[in-house]
Amino acid sequence: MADLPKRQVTLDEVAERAGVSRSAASRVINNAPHVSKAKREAVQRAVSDLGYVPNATARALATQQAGAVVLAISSDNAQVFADPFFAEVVIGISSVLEDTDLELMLMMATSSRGQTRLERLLRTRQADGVMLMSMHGDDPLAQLAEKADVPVVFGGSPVNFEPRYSVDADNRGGARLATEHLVATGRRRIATITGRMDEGAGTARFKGYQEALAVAGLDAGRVAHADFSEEGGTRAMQELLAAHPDLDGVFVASDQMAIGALRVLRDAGRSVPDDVGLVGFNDISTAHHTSPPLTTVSQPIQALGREMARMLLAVMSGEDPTPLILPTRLVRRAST
Amino acid sequence: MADLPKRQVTLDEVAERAGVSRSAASRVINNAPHVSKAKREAVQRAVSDLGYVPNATARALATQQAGAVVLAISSDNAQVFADPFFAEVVIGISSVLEDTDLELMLMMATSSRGQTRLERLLRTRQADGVMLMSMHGDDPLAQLAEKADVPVVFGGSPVNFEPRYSVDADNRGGARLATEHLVATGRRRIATITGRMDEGAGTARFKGYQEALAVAGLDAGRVAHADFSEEGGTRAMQELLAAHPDLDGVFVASDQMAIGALRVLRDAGRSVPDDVGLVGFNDISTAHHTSPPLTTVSQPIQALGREMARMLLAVMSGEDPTPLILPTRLVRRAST
DNA sequence: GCACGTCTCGGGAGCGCTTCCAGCTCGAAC
DNA sequence: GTTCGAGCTGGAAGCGCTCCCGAGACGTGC
Repeated sequence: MADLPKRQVTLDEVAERAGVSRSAASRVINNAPHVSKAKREAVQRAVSDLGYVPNATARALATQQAGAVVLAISSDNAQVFADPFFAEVVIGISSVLEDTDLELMLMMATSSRGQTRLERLLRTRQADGVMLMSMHGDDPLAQLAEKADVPVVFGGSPVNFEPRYSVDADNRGGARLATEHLVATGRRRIATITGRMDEGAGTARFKGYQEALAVAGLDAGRVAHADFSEEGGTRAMQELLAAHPDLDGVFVASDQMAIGALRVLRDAGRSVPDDVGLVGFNDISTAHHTSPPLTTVSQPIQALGREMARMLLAVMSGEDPTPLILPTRLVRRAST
Repeated sequence: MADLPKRQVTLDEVAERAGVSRSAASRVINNAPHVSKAKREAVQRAVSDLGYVPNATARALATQQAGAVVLAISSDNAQVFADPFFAEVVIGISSVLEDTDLELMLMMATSSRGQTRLERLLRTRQADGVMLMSMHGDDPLAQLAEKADVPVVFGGSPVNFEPRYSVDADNRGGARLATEHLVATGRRRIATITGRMDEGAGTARFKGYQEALAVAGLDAGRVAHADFSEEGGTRAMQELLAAHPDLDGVFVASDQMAIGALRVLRDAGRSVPDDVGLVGFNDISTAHHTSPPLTTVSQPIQALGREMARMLLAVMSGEDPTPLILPTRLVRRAST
């Protein structure tokens, strides 16, 4: 491994050593035409002799392109990161950015300062594009980003706001799958525990539940709202049991909530899956280890990141891709 | 929320509107002295009238400071990200970076291209500092980073290589705690399943196990090596049972492995905790939900990120902090 | 042999900011 | 009233790169 020279080698030095002008050197660095073969080779030799590496900052200033994109995550809800979710998204993104010259900047916008920072970033074009995972439609970041003249793609659709570019998992379809599965295993009095209804995933999963029951001609009135968390699931299951003691199946909009619900059912002496069938959502790793292991809906998280990045690149290069919805699938385990 | 103007407002425009020179304007932007009160106020007014935001790229070029730090994660081992580990570290880092003007860049260096990218980043000073979570001592990134003239702090010490600046969890102490606990609950034939021995966490936890048994005057010869994964734990537990059927306690160097081990013990008809006490490490969320729930060692992951960032800032501002070791603690559940 | 097109080449003007420096002003001290 | 020093002030020189443009070099077709 070559030592890192203290002082930066500049393009001028390369040009001088190669006996050409700076313009010419620049052209060969950027693979631009209009350079004779001889000079091109001379420059290339100088580059490797000197160990020249272009200064990205200077280039950014001259081209008005940052050479970086940002992943902004805005949530007051730490549960978004539950399980390897966040890491997987990032891995997906990185894998496609790896083939480009773009760096990835990260912005956790939990506080209101996050908004200021993102705004600054966008206004000064420190980033050429934004991937935004924002759960609330009223999130100022969402509005802000759409307004900026920088490409923005959304991961997971916010509620009450239709972003131009987005990739999302098929929450609705997944919920339908889950509910249909409950129906198929003979349940007839099927309840649901919803997630936060101010998040796209929350409303979409609820819709899927309703649709499936409508198709089956069953009552979709056994509903308790919660917040995706385990405690929320616990509380909601208690409500449900009190209000609808006859229920024989529950579609729960997250595995965390399902874990809470499972405990409540057990404590209430209901056997899962014999008395009550239970389906979760997300397929977090814990879902394997509950007793009984949880039937759940799995979404392709790494692919989500990958497709967000791909879509962003497309938009950045002038294309106009259509929103993408990634398939979810049912993972059948012992809770149904 | 103010609209984002298409074209960037420059310092010259601010200066002109305020009726001062660009130098003066720059001084007030940077809170530098030698500006009269009148002019200072005029500039401030112009700034807010125009909605001026300094261009970070230009500033970076002029000052030779990037205004960004990078978190580089290098691992061929996706399990590093298991559970919210990664997200928590990032949250910790973000929380301290939030009070600075530094941006966070992310670099997942799984491939060898990662090395090239990091090298480029460092050579062109696109980053003013590096936080490196690298698990292998022979990781070229580690060497590379230490050699660069950019501050580097390590998260989690690599094996066979003593970084100058690092923050790590007290793996050894935690392992000692876990093993002592096994002793305290009456176990006498205590085995261990180690993690990867080419990672600092692997060797440190093994050492802690040995120390505790040495102090207790017990035999530390019941050892099986694995790789932190659930499958590895399964295999290792089988080996252990075959070689030392008399064991009555196992310290397992990760919860994932402990989950595998738990299953093997159950299948072998050994009751946990009655026949065999089991302690894991990491306190992943699943550890609550195994049966029985897993006694384990918890480490302060968010604090790890926070302290890495703090230490980096310290080094960047010329200080010379000493390596930091964060305490771990035993979380007692039903498996012991 | 000449006019014309094509390609190569280097000069130079930025990109938006910081910072050095020389020149000023102005008040205090004598 | 003079001398000094301390604080202001703006001009100008960069930071390292890109890219436009005009000047040459060279070849082609007639």
